[in-house]
Amino acid sequence: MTIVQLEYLLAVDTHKSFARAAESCFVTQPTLSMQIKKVEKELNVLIFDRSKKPVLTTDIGRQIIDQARIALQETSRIKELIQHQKNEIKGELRIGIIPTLSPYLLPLFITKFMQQYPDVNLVIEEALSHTIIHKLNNDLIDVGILVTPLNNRSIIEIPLFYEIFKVYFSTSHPLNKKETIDISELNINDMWLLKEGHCFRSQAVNICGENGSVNTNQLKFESGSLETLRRIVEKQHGYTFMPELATLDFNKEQKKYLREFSNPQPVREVSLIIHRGYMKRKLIDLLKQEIVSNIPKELLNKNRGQLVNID
Amino acid sequence: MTIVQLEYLLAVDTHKSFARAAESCFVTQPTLSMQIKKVEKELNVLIFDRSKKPVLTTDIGRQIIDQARIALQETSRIKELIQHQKNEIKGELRIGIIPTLSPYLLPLFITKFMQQYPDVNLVIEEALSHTIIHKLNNDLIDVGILVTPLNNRSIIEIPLFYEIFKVYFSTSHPLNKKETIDISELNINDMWLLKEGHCFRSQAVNICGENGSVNTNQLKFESGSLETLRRIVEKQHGYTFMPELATLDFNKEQKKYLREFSNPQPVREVSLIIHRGYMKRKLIDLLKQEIVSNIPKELLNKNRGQLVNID
DNA sequence: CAATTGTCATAGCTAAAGTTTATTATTTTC
DNA sequence: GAAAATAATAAACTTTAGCTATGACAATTG
Repeated sequence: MTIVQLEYLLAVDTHKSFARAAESCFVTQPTLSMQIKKVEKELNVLIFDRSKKPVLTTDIGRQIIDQARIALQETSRIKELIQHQKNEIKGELRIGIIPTLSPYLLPLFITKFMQQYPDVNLVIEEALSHTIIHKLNNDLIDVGILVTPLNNRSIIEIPLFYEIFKVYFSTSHPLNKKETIDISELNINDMWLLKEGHCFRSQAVNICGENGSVNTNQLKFESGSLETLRRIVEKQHGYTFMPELATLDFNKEQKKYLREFSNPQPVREVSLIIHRGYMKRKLIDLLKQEIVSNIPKELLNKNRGQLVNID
Repeated sequence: MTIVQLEYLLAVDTHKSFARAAESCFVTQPTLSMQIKKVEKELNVLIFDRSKKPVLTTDIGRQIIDQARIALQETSRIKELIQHQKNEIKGELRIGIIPTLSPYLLPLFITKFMQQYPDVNLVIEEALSHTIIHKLNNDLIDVGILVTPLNNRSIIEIPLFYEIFKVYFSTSHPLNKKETIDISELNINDMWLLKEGHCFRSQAVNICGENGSVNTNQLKFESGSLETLRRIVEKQHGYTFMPELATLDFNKEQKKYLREFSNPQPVREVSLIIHRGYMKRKLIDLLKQEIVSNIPKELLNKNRGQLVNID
């Protein structure tokens, strides 16, 4: 006996016709007929008298349907329960998020979150990691979204996902011809980097390691936005790193610039962070859940690549 | 959301362990884990906190499980309802049944019927068709089980199933060598028959038609029981008809004597009969249902062979 | 009274869901 | 710190819900 089967019973009862009942359940008539016959067989009773037109319930069928209605009512109360408790979640949630995540991660979950918890007011601010940590310690924000591990005793890290580093080459660059890129082929001096202070920058530097420690660049420009770097690479020469989430909605043209590292690919760990001793833990759990269930699920695999150090 | 999933939730809650819960539900642990994860995804909430050992319910999980318990309670009341009403069916049911059905058909449903309706007292008597009809007309029995059609205006026939005629040959008989038998190959004079008055006898005669109208038999013996005929065929010479139900639990040895007719096979229609204007129709319906659901289902197919006349 | 229409049942097929075994990642325990 | 216990994951397998097409039957209509 299944919930769906009980729903079919009610439908036939209300519509006095198998065909119309099926329609109202958005299935075909044979499907509904079979399922009803299955309940009847399982319970070993006739629920409908098909010889009467329009179909009538048998004596016991009447009782069964009435009880089924009650059972379904109680079942649906489970969902109401959840909706109700979601509406009870209210208050303000102040989030700090780093610029290399903000434009790509927020759109993935923010609308859904606000629908789920209409009485929660979000205050989101974009800031660099050290600012976020500072504000967290002074209770100026409730939670941070940034790259870990931080090795900070006063902060609790709640890992969310693992994001792969990719490389974005100008078409003129020789490495653009290759399918996958090896880390040893990169030279930090050919790269366009974010300004000092971005963890994405330090990680880029760490990935390249010692390759090309002598700066021979004619032009030195360090941007505050990945989008700027991407456009520079497209129009000019050189390359830059791209975090995976930034590449999700790349069009065909943009994918021509994009290359992956050979295995193991470098990844960064993205976490929620809260201050040790922070109280409103429940809302944070819901935030985590909402983020995790709205990003591509391959990002959840902790072992998809090699974690890159931050400093 | 399914009933089974809700049961899994309750199981984990009571056993505080996925593995033990699975065992109690007679499924494997991954099965249960996945189903629970599915509910959680559908409802978009975490029900269990797996980080705690032993597993604990979350806040909302607690509420969900309590509500699920109520819902399942109401669902199971459907079955109780049926059991209850079956116990309310009481009274006496007097059944007349012909000897060529009685020993084979009754064992198939009688025990189950008595379990299902413990307060119904059955009075069963074996009698020939004409006796059954007579007793029905004089309200000495409530229902008859015999072979139809009867063409009797005072009687309502409720068809139950369609039983194939088979042939039982002594091993010495030349037709025993053949895979299937053609009706034209039979001679009524070689056959062992039941006594006059059995509808099975008239049907046997009708099947054979005109074949061998001159009786040349040295011995003339007509029995009141198919079992007697069967033993005679086994030990002596000749052949006799066997109704399908009589052959169901034949052993390997006995099947060597058994042959089927070539298509279309002759069949007899077995029905419940009641007197027109009979009142206790409900109990009859239940009897029909019980018989129909306890015989091999191929017997329900009306078009499995050629109906044989009775007189 | 034959033809049409409306109704539910049946059969064969496909796609999805449920289950299993085998394996892995983690945590607990001694 | 090794062994045991626990739950998650993966891949193969089985079952089932649902679909289309068709059939049987009854009521209605021309």
